[in-house]
Amino acid sequence: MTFISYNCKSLKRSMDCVRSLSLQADVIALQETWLLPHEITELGKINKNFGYFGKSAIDTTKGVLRGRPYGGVALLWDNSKFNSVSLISCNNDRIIAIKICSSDRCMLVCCVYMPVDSSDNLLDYVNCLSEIAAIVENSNVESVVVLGDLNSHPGEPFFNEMTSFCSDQGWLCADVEMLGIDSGTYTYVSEAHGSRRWLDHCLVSEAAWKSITSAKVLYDVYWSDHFPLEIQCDIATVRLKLDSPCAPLNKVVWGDRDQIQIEAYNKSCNEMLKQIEFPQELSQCCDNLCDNVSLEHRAIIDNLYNSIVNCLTKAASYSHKHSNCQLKRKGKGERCVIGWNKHVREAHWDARQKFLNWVWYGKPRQGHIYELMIASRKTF
DNA sequence: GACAGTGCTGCTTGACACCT
DNA sequence: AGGTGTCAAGCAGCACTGTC
Repeated sequence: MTFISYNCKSLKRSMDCVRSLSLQADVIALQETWLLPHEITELGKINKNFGYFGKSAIDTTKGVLRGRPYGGVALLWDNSKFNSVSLISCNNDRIIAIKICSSDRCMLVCCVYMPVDSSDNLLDYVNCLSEIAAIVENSNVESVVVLGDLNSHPGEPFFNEMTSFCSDQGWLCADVEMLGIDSGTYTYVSEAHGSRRWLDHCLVSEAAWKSITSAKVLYDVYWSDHFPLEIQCDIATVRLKLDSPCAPLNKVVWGDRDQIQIEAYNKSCNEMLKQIEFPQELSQCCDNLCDNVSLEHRAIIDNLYNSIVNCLTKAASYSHKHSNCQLKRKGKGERCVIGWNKHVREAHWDARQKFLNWVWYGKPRQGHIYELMIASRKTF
């Protein structure tokens, strides 16, 4: 199976190029399509055998487009190669994801267009990585391939962020691993200065890494200032999909709850928690002078703890079924971000406010406002 | 003369590299 | 880190040309 990632810098201009790439690829990840929202259907004109999913980054509600168009990501796939393809919900304009299944083997494919390497964009960059992690966490798919223009050149800050993220997730940068960081590989050539940079990458989970067979840059494609990155993968080596009903899924989806859900949660908690009997052993032994430090008392405490956690988990899962927002937008301005737990959300909100405050004060390089912004960013 | 189509110019904007 | 330069696409405005 062949994956190709390509920053086409205007799909309209590069239509013929992408069409020729579709003859040798099974999945194509495009960045900087520069398509307006109503032009997404242009993706369907590339190859009639390919399905597509795209997003525009241009906000047409602000009136007539001024200046150069920008952003936009898309995924195209060969319909004949997959049994099923499902779209993954994501609210970030820089990320799209699909789950592709061939026989019983499934992979999650993400296409990303990360912000340019600048300190002002660090928050946005980390936010994108967090959203990718959230998508993966909630997808229940082991084999993950993230393709795109990550704007992360080896040795520069965002590359370090990217490798740190990979390390945290137990992922690998497939192209760097395959080609070697000192190989002189480049995927971008500046038209103004002729400088070369390695901005496009392919991140893979540990499970997907086992299936990667090769990586190369298609240097003979001259339709953009970027070159396509081609990744070969043997999907036959991907572990079979396990759909066991007993699989330990994280059924709790964190996010806002309406009053009905809160009441359902309260009721469930009350009913289940009152069925837990407080262990008699602990009633008679609840001081710090307990001399029974054997495994027996510890096991009792563990059981009590697990019982309580199970009750809360079940109540959270049950009450969420009353939700109207199953990973989709509930309404204007109201959204559920998958995997976005309340701790990260609060930290993000705080960091965002401190950042905007710092910008409002003219981006000072020292002082209280600056220190607050840095501290909140570290916390996030 | 009115209208439509075409081509050019200037402006705006985002992305990126280079220099200080 | 900040300023500056380069590049490219799309838009508006204008002038020019062709057709009726």
